Amino acid sequence: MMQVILVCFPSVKRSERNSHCPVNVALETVGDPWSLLVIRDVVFHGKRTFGEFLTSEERITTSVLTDRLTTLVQKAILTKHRSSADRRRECYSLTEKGLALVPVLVELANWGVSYGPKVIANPVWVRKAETDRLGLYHLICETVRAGGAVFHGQNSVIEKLQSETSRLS
Amino acid sequence: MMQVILVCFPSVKRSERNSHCPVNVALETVGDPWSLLVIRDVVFHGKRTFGEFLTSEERITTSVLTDRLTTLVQKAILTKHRSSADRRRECYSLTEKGLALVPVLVELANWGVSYGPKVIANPVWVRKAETDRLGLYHLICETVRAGGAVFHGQNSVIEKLQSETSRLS
DNA sequence: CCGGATCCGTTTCGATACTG
DNA sequence: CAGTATCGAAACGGATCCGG
Repeated sequence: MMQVILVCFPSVKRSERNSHCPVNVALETVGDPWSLLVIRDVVFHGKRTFGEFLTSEERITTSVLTDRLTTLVQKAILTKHRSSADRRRECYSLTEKGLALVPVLVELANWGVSYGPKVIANPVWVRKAETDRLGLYHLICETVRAGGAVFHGQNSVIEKLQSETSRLS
Repeated sequence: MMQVILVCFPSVKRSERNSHCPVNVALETVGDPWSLLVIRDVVFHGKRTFGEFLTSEERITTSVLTDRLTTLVQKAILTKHRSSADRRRECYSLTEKGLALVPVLVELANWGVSYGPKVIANPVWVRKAETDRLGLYHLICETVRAGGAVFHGQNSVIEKLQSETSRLS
């Protein structure tokens, strides 16, 4: 099993830098594209259930999705519980540890905005990212905690940003 | 209706995965762990050559490394050229497009600092990340452009941060 | 229906040996 | 040093089936 250690601080001897090394770690979780996709779906699109994740256009298959969901739960990025609204549904949400990945997602999105092909950038997003990066992280975390998402649902991040801008002008 | 989809990973074969998605993209490049690893090696450890990438502890194999290097060059994240110092060596460096991924790496590192196992965080790094996130991005980009890296080489980012702190106190 | 589990052909990976 | 070539092992994609 591969692991990805993002940063190894020089104070650690080379021989000690391995999987459980006392250094700063990152990507063993997020380096997997499918895992990141699930997290994106939660944060940006407000998806929560197995079925919703399946509908994403990247067409993750059931077997892979099952695998990634259990892994993410094991790693304490997600928690699993029954939906309070509909008892038939399983519901996945981000833990605080998972939410802490929001800055990573935001920076990926910003990179995509700059270098993606034929980009349609969202002006309020871009403005906010330029003028108040940390505020953007914070706003997203708050929104997701409250059950919302960046693009989806009542009181989405984009809506909040728009009303914020119109108030200012 | 405008939307920003962070990760674009159509269910086409890996070899055919590219950005034909009519949306804003990010991770088709970076979602691959090995690619990110190469970029990490350049930014954090100042590695530049095939042989140097091979020595990383994640033990990428020659076949995969070859594949990822050519892909990254194709995607204009890296450029390939002969070393001016040693004509026998091939040398890979980041383009501006590649350098623009520095914020992503930094956020991954910060996440690692918070949630990695038994972390030994580097104080100057953490301090700078907390007080001047954008300055940190910028410092790293400047250093890498000048041929340096975060942890390696003359005038590394960590050294600069240390001297900056000692000047202030 | 929803949330998976199982099976199977194909693709990719990992390890190692080899070459210009 | 910078890659190819090869081959078995693992992961993935697609489809179908199952239990509540």
